[in-house]
Amino acid sequence: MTDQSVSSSPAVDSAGVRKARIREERRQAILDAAIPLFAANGFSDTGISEIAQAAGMSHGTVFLYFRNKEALFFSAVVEPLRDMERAFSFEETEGRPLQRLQQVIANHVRFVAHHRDYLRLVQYVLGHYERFQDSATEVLAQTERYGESLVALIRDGQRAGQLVPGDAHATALAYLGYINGIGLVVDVRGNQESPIWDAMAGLGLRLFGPTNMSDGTK
Amino acid sequence: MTDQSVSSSPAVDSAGVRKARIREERRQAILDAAIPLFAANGFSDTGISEIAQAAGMSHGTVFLYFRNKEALFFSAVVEPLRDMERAFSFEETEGRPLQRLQQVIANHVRFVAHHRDYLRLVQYVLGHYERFQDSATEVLAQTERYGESLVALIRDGQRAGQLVPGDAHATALAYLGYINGIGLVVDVRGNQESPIWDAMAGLGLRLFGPTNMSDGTK
Amino acid sequence: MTDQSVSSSPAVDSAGVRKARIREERRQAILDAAIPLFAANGFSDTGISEIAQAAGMSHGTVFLYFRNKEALFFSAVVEPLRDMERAFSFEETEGRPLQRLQQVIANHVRFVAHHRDYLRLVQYVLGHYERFQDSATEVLAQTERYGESLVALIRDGQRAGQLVPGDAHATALAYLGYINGIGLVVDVRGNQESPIWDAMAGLGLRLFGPTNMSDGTK
Amino acid sequence: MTDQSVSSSPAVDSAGVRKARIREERRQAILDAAIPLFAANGFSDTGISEIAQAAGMSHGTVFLYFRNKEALFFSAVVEPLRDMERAFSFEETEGRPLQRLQQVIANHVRFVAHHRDYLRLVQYVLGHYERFQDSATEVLAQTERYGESLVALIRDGQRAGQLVPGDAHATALAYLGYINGIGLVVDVRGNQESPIWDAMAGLGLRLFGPTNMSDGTK
DNA sequence: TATGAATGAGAATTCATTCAT
DNA sequence: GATGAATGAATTCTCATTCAT
Repeated sequence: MTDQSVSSSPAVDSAGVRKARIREERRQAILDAAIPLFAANGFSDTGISEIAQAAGMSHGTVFLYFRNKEALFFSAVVEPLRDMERAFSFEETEGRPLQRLQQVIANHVRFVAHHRDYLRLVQYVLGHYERFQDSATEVLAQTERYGESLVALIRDGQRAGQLVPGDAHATALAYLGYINGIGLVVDVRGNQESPIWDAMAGLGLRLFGPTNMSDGTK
Repeated sequence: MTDQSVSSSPAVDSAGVRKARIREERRQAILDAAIPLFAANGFSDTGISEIAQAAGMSHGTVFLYFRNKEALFFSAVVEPLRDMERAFSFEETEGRPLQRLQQVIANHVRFVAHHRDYLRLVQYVLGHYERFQDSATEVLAQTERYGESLVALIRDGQRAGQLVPGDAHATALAYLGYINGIGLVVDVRGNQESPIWDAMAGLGLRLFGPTNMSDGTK
Repeated sequence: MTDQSVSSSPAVDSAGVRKARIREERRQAILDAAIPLFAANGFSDTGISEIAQAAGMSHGTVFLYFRNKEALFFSAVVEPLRDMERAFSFEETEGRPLQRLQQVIANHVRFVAHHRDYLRLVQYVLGHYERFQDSATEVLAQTERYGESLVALIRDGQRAGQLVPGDAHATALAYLGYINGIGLVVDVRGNQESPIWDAMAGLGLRLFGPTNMSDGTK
Repeated sequence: MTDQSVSSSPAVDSAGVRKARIREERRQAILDAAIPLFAANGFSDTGISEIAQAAGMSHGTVFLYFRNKEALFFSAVVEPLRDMERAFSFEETEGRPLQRLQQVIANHVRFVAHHRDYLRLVQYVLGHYERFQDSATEVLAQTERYGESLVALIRDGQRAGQLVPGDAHATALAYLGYINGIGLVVDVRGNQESPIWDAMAGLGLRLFGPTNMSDGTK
């Protein structure tokens, strides 16, 4: 409709593109406001008005961006999964299996330390999977994919003699539990940069059974 | 009608006692009904009527046993902590530190496997500690106590050379996270007696850094 | 549960029966309050609170008697149909066909004059049959039954030579339209006992084509 | 803005005129879209956006043509009254009173058959006259005028011996009720050209008491 | 002029809590 | 003690209306 030829000059973008961008920004503002609130208070004890206020708009406006509260909650849970997946990526790690594992764990723990709200939200969903089936399904699917990659890496490590032999699936599951669990117990008021997180990363490695134990103690 | 004024004759006394016992039973029935419901649906999405129905009484009756919904929730979260503490007791374990640790873990994992509802509830409370401060405080206090015992045991093990040296507090924290986490990730439909729980117990031991690694692989 | 032996003495009825009766009365009070309001303002412009207030209760109470607003509306429209059917009954008329017809019309007009609110409500439903399908279906079914009886009576009259020959179905339809229509046009502030209603009854007879015209002019 | 003071030069005039005509067309488009919607769903259940969409414009635009929803509704009800009046005109009828009456009825019934939406809307207004006083007043005024003409014609017919003597006002009222009523009861899915309408016209004549009954049976 | 994003009043519905029976 | 009817605060969602673009 509006001419967008080769346009990359902001002036020409104007009409359509600008509008779309603003719209996307507001949408994101709502999600950003919603996540910590849902995380802290759960679904039913978080009011749409509360979210709207936190996002700096009227409650009516929220409904211009999300069909209803359920849809907003779903988006708040599911959309960050993409970023999460990227943060947990195995692709960017390098070196021998054990070293790669250490990098993966470090990334993972860093994510846990920096996104406690979101993690809380995810745990809330998993803890109430009957009630939030749609969201839980998505989360579990992602967990599944992550687990698969992890299993492969564990087997590499076991073959390379860097990890003790054993059921890789069980090990991966134990590790996933560990990662989820430390988010719950590490003092919530703890600083994101607290050395406790490094310790958690180091201890987490032990679950995989590194043959050279000194690696696991840092 | 319910006058027991003269009471001291065993017959009358037992009337009073029986009444108290019945009362206690009904109270407990409410809590037993409430725990899985609160665990599955959270505080606000669990109705008093729902609980009452599950406990086989009218919703009005619930208020004869609990001042209000908050008080009921608090009791549902806090009262089982006593049993939990008993289940996690270090007193009944015996042998050398590592063996005692293995028994502790086994007890712990067994509890997790058998009380998923209650564990979910506790995690829910911890995940929303701002909202459920009273309950969360109690839970954390108990965790603290448990942690202290654990730290002592870890130090024993380290001194005995059965565990690698290291920060016992961090280790205890990591382990607590692990225990909480596996409850979240192990397939919820999983059987209580599933061998997965044994595997989780075995892997959990690794967090403590047993010097003889074969112990950790079961 | 409670003993109701032969009981017919009000004292014994007590518990169960009394409660049921009170419940029925309150339910009816809501309907009685709802009908004129729905009639005057339509479905969406009649608030539950408005109805509740008119019925002398809190709006929350209305929902103890009706699942939701739709259900209340449905009951308000459909339940009086029974009484209406009784009022229009052909059974109690007697004499030759023309005389019976006159009685039927008189009953009918009397009902229209005395239940303008309800009639308005029914017309509202018929006028918005797409939106109120359930209610409209019931109303039409009742109209259908009434029409059948009317057709039979018309044919009797025609056979007896008291009515001119003609399509009895069309005649019945015309009459039903007439009855509905006069409720709309006769001055709404008009008294229920106004002679205008007698005139309407007399003129209505003309639709049936009485052979002795003097009958139709009263 | 729409000032055309100087206007007399055809060029300028035609520009202004065209603009005015376009404006008028859009306005009419809105009304045309609004009538069936208001008729089917009533005032409150018809959204401005719905009307705007049906008229092929944005809801914001509707407010450029009508001050608010009430004003739009009023126009939708009142403006077609002019056309209606023309359709019901007595002026164009000819012949002796009875024949003129037959033409009037035929016109009337034809209008009812062809403008069911609008008729529904008018009936909706009359049925809720307290709520739509302005509109209802206009409708009633028009009905009044129509009634007067009808009364005159009835009296002519009575004087000419073509109609039985009687209260002409009551007769007119009965007829108006009839016309309104048949719109409600004749099967709404019925075709506009259905012979049922001819039958209704024929039967309607009977209300006036034609002395030669054969006229009334068609 | 036309658009559609933003607002906020209003309405239905739920549910903890009270209280008469 | 036990019940469940009644209450009304609180919450989600809709939609007429305004206004910047």
